[in-house]
Amino acid sequence: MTREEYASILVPNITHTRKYYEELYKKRDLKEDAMVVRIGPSPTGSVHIGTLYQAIVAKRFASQTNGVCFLRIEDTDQKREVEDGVNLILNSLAKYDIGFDESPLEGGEYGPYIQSERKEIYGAFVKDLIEKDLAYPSFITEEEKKSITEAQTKSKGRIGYFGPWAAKERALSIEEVLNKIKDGIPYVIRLKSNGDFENKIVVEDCIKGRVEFPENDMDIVILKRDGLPTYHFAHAVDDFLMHTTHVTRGDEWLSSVPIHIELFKTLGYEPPKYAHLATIQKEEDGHRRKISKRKDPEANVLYYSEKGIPVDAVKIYLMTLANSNFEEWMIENPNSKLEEFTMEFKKMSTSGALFDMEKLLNIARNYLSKISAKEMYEETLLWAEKYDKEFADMLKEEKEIAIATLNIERESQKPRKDFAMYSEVKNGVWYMFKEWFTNNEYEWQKINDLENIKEILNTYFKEYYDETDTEEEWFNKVKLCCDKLGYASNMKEYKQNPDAYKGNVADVSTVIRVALTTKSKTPNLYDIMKILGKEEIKRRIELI
RNA sequence: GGCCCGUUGGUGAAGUGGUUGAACACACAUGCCUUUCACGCAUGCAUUCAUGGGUUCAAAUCCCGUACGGGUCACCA
Repeated sequence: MTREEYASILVPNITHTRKYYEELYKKRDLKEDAMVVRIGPSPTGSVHIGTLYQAIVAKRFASQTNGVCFLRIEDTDQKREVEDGVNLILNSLAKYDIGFDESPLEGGEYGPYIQSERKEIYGAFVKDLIEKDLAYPSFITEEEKKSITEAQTKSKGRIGYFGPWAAKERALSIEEVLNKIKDGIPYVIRLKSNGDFENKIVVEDCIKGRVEFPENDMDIVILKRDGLPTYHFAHAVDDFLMHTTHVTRGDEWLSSVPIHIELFKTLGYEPPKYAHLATIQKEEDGHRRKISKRKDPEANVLYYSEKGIPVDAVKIYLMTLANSNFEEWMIENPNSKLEEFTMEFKKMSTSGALFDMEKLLNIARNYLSKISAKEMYEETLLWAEKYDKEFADMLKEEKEIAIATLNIERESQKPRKDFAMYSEVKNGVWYMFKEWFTNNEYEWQKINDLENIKEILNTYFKEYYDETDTEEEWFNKVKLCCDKLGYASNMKEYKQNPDAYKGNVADVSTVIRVALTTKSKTPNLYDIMKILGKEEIKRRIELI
């Protein structure tokens, strides 16, 4: 039996050769310094904030070098797979304007872009390695593996399937292997490692810098029992065939680099450049750990949609984590688009940053303060239609009032920063809607005596209120009202001699404010009264 | 346990041997402004860069050790 026939039995149903694929996926026609990057999520549900982070970084590098950024679905673990996972990923990323030059949706010349559909390709490569005696079948069971690990732990040796521990299976003859297969014993294909743990390899990581490792000497699994490759093998094959130049990924992969280097070497390829990004972390009980979708709601990008935290704010925040000089750049270039920023590996942190919700919300608040009232209205409506139907209906019904309210003290040099998320808008505008303002329940005694309140409202609305007043006239009249009732109309005078007055102009304003809105904190009262109009104001006063 | 990475304030960080008296942003505190709130403005917030030693005229910056934190050692990615 030739090695070719032997390999065909171990990896059956392969129609093409490795060479065929190598020739099929031609070198990309790009400039020397163009970066080809990829993002390779697993379809295990909605997108992780770390995946978004990596996608933003990868995209930036690709587009600033006129390169290519593609999406490859890494679904070689069918156990963890979730239904509709691919669409979930595509949709979530699209929400953040992360599109791809090549993806399962768009296709591209280097596809398929879903690893499970590349099964034959990996098979051809594995077959080739078996033919060259660089890979071999392994029949070892779960239990046997466990006992090896136990023995290694006991003798304080290194843990893993290598050297002496793998020798027995390496030495299996073709006949022995064929017999086992005939008996139906399941197997995986392992790499026949050539590495020596005593040898050092040096890798120049784009972010971490020079890192030294011992060579890999583990006979790692490359093809699983189900015929699909492991991450390591798929990475080597795919990133060669797809001509990736830079592998950007989380730094939990850093310690696998020796495996990857050996894989590329065994295949006879130049490995890509690596850029291991520090992961976003979370603090719990005084300990830091990688932010996790299971434990931390904010690790899931859906969380931001639900809360209504603007897409751009999340992007800006992630950009500041990626390159801390990004924030300064943004201040210096207020009118530039995020896409004009040049990202640098050198400016990336080598240690993981703690996720800071406060900072994100501050960015969101600044961002929302700068958009127009109309845009604010539309985005809020979009959010509400998905997460608060009742609010959405009201927004549509009272569009004019909603926009006018959102516009109070907005389009100016120093705009208000009331909202960090669309879910907060309801609390800031609901009281302006006639239909929702049905009573004036309030703990009035908190702000003044009931008698005083009555007096203020009666006097002000009967003698001073005029809806045609300008803001200056309006405020002068509030002050006149103060003078008449014994409240200080001038704050400075009041502070010098508070006992001489029943209160001050702020107290009077507060009474009017609460009477009209049931809130002690609102944007500019004058604007609110303008928007409400005479009739509605009258109605609200009568409600009391 | 082996291997690897990291350690500048409450947080993100600037910083690559001497204009750093350790930027900037968030948070926090105080004050000013002010019809409330928000905004804005001003001031304060690390006598010190995990720690011990070394090199040097000079170190957060270079070297060595230690401690602490993180990652990884799957037929998961």
